[in-house]
Amino acid sequence: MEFSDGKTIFIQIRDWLVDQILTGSLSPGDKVPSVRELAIDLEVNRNTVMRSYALMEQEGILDNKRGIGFFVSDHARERLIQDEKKLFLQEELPKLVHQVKVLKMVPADFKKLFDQLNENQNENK
Amino acid sequence: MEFSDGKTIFIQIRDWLVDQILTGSLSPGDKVPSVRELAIDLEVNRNTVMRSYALMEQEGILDNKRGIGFFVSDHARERLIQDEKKLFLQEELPKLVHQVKVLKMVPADFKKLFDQLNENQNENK
DNA sequence: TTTACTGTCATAGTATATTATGACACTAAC
DNA sequence: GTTAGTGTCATAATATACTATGACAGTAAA
Repeated sequence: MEFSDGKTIFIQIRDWLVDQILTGSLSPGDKVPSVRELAIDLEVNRNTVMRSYALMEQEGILDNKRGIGFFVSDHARERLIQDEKKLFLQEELPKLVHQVKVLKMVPADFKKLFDQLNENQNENK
Repeated sequence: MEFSDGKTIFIQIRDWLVDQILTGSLSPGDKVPSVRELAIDLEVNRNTVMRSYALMEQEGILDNKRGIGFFVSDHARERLIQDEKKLFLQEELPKLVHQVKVLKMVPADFKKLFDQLNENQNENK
């Protein structure tokens, strides 16, 4: 995993794990890497990983069993889809609409997005 | 103007001015507020505003006349539309497509976006 | 009980963004 | 030339994210 600027590292780690839960790489009940193990793996400090895990525990997507480790909570996926979708529609979409307008973008610029939207719709039929 | 976390202040100031250029609140040749004036207005330090202006000068969207002030460069708008659009299509759109997929969003979620896209297309006819 | 994992906490050090402030140089207008 | 605006630079102080490291406590298995 590579880190970019613009977002703090512990948030990027959180987002990276969230993505794994949403895509199914991590399933409810799965144990996530130990704080020390992941820190070594990502070449960051233990405390930084700890901060990511503490945040995710507070968000209700990780459960903590002291002395054993952190685990993906039972309803992590549903909760994430609900919360992240709400966040997207309320925070990101308005900015996106504005950007589309001032940059004078047209449907052709969004072909990939359309294809993906149609796939999602067909899957739910 | 209010500052949010996640991005540094001097970048947020830059983005705020860029938006004013793109929407037409600021036009090529216009003088932007002096470093000291804007600092007081936004309740930040002179050096922070200076950093935003220096960045925008480097991006070629502000011209600097020592002793006089900073001015919106002649081709700021075209340059911004080109650069920001490229950045959007290469960096943001791929993330957006991925998010749309994992959050299982459908066309209805994007109604506002569609309306805006169609408006843009009609304006260019 | 010992061992080897786990999380947790505290302390100190580093890097960076931001602030606070003063001093200096350029430009225009009086 | 003086004045009042402009940008520019340097210094020191603060806040926060991150690092480095050690010590302690809970858990499970040998």
